[in-house]
Amino acid sequence: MINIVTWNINSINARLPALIAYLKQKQPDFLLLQEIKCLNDNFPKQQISEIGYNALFAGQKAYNGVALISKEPLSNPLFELPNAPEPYQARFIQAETKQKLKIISVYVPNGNPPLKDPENIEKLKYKLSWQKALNDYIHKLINQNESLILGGDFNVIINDNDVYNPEVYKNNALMLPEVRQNMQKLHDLGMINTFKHLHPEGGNYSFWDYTMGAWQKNMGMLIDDILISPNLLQNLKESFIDKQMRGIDKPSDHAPLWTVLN
DNA sequence: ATGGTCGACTCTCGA
Repeated sequence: MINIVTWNINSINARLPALIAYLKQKQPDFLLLQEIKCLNDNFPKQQISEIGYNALFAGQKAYNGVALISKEPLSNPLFELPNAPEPYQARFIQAETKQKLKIISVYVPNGNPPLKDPENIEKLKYKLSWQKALNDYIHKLINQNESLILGGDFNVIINDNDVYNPEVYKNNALMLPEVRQNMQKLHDLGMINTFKHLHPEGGNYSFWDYTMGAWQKNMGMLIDDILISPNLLQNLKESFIDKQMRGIDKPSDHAPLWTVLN
C-alpha cells in the first residue's frame, strides 16, 4: 500500500506544528505540498528530518513554492516545469521513487482576476501557458510509458458540482472554459483523477475560503487533485479528503486530499 | 458581541 497526499499548506512555516503532528500521526508515504511560501533557505528541513522524513523543495520569496515530503529518499529531482512561461515561479517539483514512479507536485497559477482590465489579463494568460506546458510535459511522459503520480492545487473547478454555487464562479479563472479544457486534456491523455473517479457524485470540497464563514457554511470547492497514469489504475484503492484539517486551529484554507494505491 | 480572512512583507499583494 502506498499513501499519497496532496496539501496546499498556505505557508509551511505558519503551519509547521500542524504539519509535524500530521506526519507523525498519519504517516503518509508521500506528501505533496503547495504554497510553502518560503525561500529555500527558510524551509524547515531540520524539523522534518527529525521525524524521519525526507524533503525536496522549490521555494521562492513570499509566494508559491512546492515540496515533496517522503519516507523514502527520492532521486533525480527536477525543479522546473520544462517550457514553463517566463518569469519563473516555483510551481513544479518532480522526483522518482525506488520503484521508478515519478511523483510530481504542482501549484497551477490561479489566473484571477479574469478579463475585465487589460493589465490583469496577464495572469490568466500565464495560467493558460503554464497549463499547456504541463500538458505537453505529461504527454511526453505518457508516451514513454512512465508511471506518474501528479498531484497538487490545479486551480480548476472541473465540474459545476465541484463548487457550492457555480453561478458565482462562472466568470472566475477557476471555471473558464479554456481553463477547464486544459484540465480536460490531462484526462484525454489518459491521466485518471483518482478522487473524482471514485466519487463522481460531486459536492466534495478541498478548499474553503477564509472569508464569508465559508467553512462553517460549507461554501467550498474541489481544486486539489491527484492524477495517476493509466498504467496505475489497476492499483487504485481509494481516495478521500481529510476535511478535519480545515477545522483545526490556524488551518490552511485547503484540506489534504489522499489517494491510496496497492 | 461595536467585529468581520490570512500570510508574507513593508503595506499592499495574492489567494
